[in-house]
Amino acid sequence: MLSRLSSAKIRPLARNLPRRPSQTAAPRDTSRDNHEGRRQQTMKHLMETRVRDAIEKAMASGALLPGEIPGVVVEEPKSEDHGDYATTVALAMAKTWKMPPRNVAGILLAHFGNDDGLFSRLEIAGPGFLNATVAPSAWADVLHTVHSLGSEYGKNTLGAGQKIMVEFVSANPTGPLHVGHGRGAAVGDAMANILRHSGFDVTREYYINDSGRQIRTLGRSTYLRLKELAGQTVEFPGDCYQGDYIREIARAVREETPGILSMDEDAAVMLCARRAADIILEGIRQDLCDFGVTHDIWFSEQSLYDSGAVDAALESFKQTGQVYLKDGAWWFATSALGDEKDRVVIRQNGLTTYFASDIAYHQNKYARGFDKVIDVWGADHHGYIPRLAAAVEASGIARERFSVILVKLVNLLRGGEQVAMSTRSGEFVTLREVMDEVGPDMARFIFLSRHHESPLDFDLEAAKSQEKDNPVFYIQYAHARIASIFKLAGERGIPMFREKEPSARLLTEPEETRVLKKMAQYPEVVERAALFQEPHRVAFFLTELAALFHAFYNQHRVLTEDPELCRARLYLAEGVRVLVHGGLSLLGVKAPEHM
RNA sequence: GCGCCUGUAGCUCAGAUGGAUAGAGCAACGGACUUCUAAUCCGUAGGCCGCAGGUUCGAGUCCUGCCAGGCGCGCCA
Repeated sequence: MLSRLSSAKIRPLARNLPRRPSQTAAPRDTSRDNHEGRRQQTMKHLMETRVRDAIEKAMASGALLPGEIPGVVVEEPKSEDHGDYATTVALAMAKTWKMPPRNVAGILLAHFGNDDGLFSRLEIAGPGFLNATVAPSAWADVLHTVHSLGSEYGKNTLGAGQKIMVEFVSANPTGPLHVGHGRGAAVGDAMANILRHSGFDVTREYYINDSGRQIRTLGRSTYLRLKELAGQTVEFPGDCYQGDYIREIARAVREETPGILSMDEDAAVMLCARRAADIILEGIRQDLCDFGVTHDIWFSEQSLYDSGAVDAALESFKQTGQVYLKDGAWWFATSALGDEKDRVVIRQNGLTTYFASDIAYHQNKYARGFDKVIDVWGADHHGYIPRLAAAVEASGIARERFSVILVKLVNLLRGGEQVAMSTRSGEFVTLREVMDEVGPDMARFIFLSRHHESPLDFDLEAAKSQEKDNPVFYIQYAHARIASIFKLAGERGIPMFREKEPSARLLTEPEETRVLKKMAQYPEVVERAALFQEPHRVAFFLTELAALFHAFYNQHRVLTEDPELCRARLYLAEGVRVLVHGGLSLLGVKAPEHM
């Protein structure tokens, strides 16, 4: 049914927001370094800088062959035994510098600046890694940053103020939203939040397919149900919408317009279509609202016909010859721009195709000043991407400015049994029902805790049976626990931490350091989620942060006798709370004070 | 047939630019609450990363071929 919500990706488009950061990482990094203060300097960047400095010094002293400074790779080793950061530059450059990797690493180590004692341990390991362990007390700076920035912590400047539109859901107004739309809604909304956090000026838009055959079918379905209500026996065709909601709409139309059946049939069907679409759209709007999704703009497809935009677009392409007449139909020459074949825009019968209005629609988007446009589609529409990308390019818009997030459809199960899903047949589980059963938070988190391109089995029974034991509550519980600590601290009159808590340097227990290290990763997680268009990264980060906090909580007391340590730990707890709250809000999930 | 996506622990899924001993949750088993919320924690067990080649000092990750599943291939949306 839904055209847009259904989804796939294609090679050229993957360039929109590159999957490989290498394409943007280098320029991004340097530009950032030039904007002191606009970005949040992370521990990882400090490490990168020092490695680079070591290379420069080694080259200057003649220990290394002089030449271009290579891109420095700093990674976070999986095992704590390998320190907090490791660089593989010695391995990568061994050939260029004509020296065994371990020797290169040794030279880097000898030139590594650590006068301030930022690193408590530096060593060469394995085939030529240079491992560095940050002094536990140095992590306190991360916490100061979190506190001074508050909910701003984690923001980045990737977008640099560019206007970006995320068009998502865009379900046809022919029936209620189902779970598949829910996934698209959750992904699109979270993506929009993450992009806003990454410096984009974001607009959420819903494209209403209120034109075309399906709307006429909707009108006809409603009209036939109206006849039924009037006691007439009608044959209800299989290609009409079977769902019970059509009957309800028919009743509403009969109340509003009692004489409708005595009207001219064409006019009556048209009226039915318009009313049915309005009623359904209002329901969709309400469902989305309860799901926590609000679109800034609801854009009507019909308006593109009414304003002449579709005709104008086609006409201009006829002028250039990119739209041409063949076999009685008008074709768009998309194959010249990467599509498999040319596509029809005006059929033999004179009616335009969906593609025709989509061309005008996308021209309209850019004409409104958007630098970038992201469409969120269901994966079954992936074959549609090349032709639309071709149309965008033919319209004089750089291909990188258009991208599509494909969301795999949801495989809905109930107790292991697959639930059939088809709007036309009327057999489907609505988003509304899912929200009623498991709650919007649970539903959103399930949608967002997997890569959007991996298939999703959503078992309603399993979700409910996990009532008390699931990742959403796990994260929310961490938030509630912290809130509870502060409530008790307030009741006991325990003095709160100061603006920049000096005793944060007391947080040197392994469990505390692990929490701080995780907090330090947050800005990069948000940035990567934006860069790769992968909101699930935030969900996984939050689970990890919550786990580390729970582990800390079980091992150490926050409200302890030592007043300095107590303040430091409150300071830590509040930092975690800020991140959990902020991260959950990116995902559109509530962060409760108590559970 | 062609194209795209997916294939990692019994189940659901992560896995960063190609890095060191592949991770988490659920399920299973064994422990931890007179102490800030046990919706938690600690531990044990669980793996030819679909298969086979290739590139590389190094491959779950890149290349090629194959297998399995999903989706697409319309003058539908």
